[in-house]
Amino acid sequence: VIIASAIVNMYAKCGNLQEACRVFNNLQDRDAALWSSLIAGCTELRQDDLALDLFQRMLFEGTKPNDFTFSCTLKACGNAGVLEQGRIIHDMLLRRDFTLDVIVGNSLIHMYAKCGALNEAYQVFDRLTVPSVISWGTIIDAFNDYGYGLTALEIFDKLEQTDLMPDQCHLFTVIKACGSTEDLSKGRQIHANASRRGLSSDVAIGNTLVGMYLKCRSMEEAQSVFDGLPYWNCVSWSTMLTGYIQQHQWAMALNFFGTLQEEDLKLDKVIFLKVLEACSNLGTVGQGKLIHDKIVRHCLEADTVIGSALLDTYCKCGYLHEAYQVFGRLACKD
RNA sequence: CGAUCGACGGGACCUGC
Repeated sequence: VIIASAIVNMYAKCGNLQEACRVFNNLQDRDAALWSSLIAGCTELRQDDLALDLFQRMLFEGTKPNDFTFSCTLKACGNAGVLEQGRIIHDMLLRRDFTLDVIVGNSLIHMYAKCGALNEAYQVFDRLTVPSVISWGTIIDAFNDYGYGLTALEIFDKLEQTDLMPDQCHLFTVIKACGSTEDLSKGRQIHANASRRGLSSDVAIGNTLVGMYLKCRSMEEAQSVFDGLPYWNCVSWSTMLTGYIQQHQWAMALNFFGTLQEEDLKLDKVIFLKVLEACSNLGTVGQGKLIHDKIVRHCLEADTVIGSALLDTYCKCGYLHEAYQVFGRLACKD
């Protein structure tokens, strides 16, 4: 059964749920780990209903769930958004033990958060005897995901007063929260701390910082972080473009795109969408032809999203003939 | 000696009607 459990896990991780189930069904004596393996596998592969069914079957067949089982089942509840089911499991846990395992506690927080029950999520967090960095990350993400950036930042402050060290996941969330709440001074402070720990040299963190400064309308700081990035990728560029557009600096956006397209860089869809948006707002095709050429060279003209944006731009600039031609070349008209 | 937690890890999603 130990071997079978590992095999079920392997099949599930490879995305082959059928084989996993086959191995599972061929076994007579199933222990909690085997059940957990399959439940976890189903959850991983977004078969949440199947995972929940398995959990019920497990109870029915008389195998006692352990912490692993509860953890994966709660994740399935969260993904499926079934709050009632999650509460039932919470009750089972309370009746079973006075103290909650941290990982099971984290799973509960996650489940409540995914179901939009932030108060209950926070209560579970608050009652954890020894919250881990992941507990903190889960609850901070929960509030931020639902638009409560301020609360997310307040909880982060509390985290900083503990002995735990915030990690990259916290940083992403909290930098974004500074952007959405336009809390520039908090953003600077987090930036400084991250730099001190050598975390801001990461491109992804750097891009997030650029976006934060842009949302706080501090062009200078955004530019300076951008200039200091170890290298630039498509997200870096589209972040800058988005910033110009948010501030209605359409000419600046086009100018920025101009510098990009001089070099023969691989650009992505978001960049094109953003630069086309700038063109539309300017109401002049100007370099529109150049952008169009770039799109063709990236084989994106027939792409539904890009093609629609392109024809929308032509329409807004009064080039109905070009718009019609683009329309005709769309691979799929939605 | 098998199974579980924040990771769609950073950018567009208030495009039109």
